[in-house]
Amino acid sequence: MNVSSKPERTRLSAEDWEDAALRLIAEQGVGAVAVEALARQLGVTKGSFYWHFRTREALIQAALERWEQYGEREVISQIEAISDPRERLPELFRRVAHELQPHRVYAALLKALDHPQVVPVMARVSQRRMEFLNTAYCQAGLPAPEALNRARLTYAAYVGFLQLNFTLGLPRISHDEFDAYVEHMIATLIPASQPV
Amino acid sequence: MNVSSKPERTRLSAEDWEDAALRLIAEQGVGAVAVEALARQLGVTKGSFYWHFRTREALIQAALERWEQYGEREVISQIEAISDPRERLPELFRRVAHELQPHRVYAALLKALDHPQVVPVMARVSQRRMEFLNTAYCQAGLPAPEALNRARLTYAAYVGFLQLNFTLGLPRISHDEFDAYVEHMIATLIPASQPV
DNA sequence: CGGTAAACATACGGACGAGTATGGATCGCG
DNA sequence: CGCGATCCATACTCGTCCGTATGTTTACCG
Repeated sequence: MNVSSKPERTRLSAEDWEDAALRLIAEQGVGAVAVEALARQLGVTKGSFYWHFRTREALIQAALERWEQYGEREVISQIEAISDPRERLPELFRRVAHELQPHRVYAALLKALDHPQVVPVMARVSQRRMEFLNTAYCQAGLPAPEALNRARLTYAAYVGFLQLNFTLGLPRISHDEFDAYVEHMIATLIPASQPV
Repeated sequence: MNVSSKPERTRLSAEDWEDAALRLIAEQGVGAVAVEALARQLGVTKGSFYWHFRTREALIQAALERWEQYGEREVISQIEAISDPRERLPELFRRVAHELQPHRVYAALLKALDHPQVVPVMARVSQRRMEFLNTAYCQAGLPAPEALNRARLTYAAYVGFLQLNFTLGLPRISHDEFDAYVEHMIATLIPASQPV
């Protein structure tokens, strides 16, 4: 019945609560973050929780900010390490397409946007990512105004895909179909990346 | 304090409750649909509600199905009336871009996707719309597999745009910028629609 | 080993909202 | 008019979950 990966930690820290909250958010949404339920899941009671946090909102806030900090980061630096700027975007697409866990959390937060606390966090994260896409498109040779619109379009396609597939279970796609879809995206959204 | 547009209706029907629930969903999300709050908004009490509906879930279900029925419909038929199939997609984009109210409801339902009742409804609606896009792309001359992927990409871009703009308030776009964005979408996603 | 503070348990208060019970008002119709 | 069906009000129960109050254990340190 012990869901946690750390089997028998006798004492808990605030970070443990934040991680557990993040897992719960990713699996069941923000609304499922209840202190007593979380306490049971961690093998303690409410008394522990209210020692580490002043309120439930404080926990959610801390968990979201924790996610905001430790998200992305490695992907962006890896992509920026690619020497040829024209190769960065297709590589970014393929690499992002073959991950899973980070998208789960992001998708969970997308469908929890009716909760006021997640809106600013998601706004900041999405804004940064779109700016990264923007510069990448500029470096790929697109003129500035087009690059901005293309970045918006690309990120919107990403967000929408998460919603349609993860949350709605559409369009019930297979693995090969998904690869074909990614290549179609690359061919459509990235300028002059088609070999001859 | 009377939010309703129908000022003083002495007796209410089930449809009145469903419409009010839909408005509330569009403005504050599914979580805000509380029977006592709705009753106050309609100038009655709970006693009225539980005569028309067996439970709160029943109301939400009815409101969602009502929206599913009376949504789209006119747009699709108008687009299908255009004789030249190659002109349908750009016209669809521009026409959809200049509406507002239907997108509000759809966006509100998007950010209420953690609620299990809205998932199947949104899945059905999105599926139908993507199939419509698929045939439109086929009629525009795209080969079948590409048309399907392009339809997915297009609708994903639409869904993501709603999330980023309506819900997250990104990217804080002006009216002219928006028009430019729409034209950029048309030029990018629709084959051979660029003049010359 | 003794004591202090961090970490946790237990028990309670209170708000909020769904659903029920039952009586009262209002409409339609013979 | 009067009577049954429809529509609504009032008052209550019940479950859930946040937060508090206070007692208890465990770790750490001189």
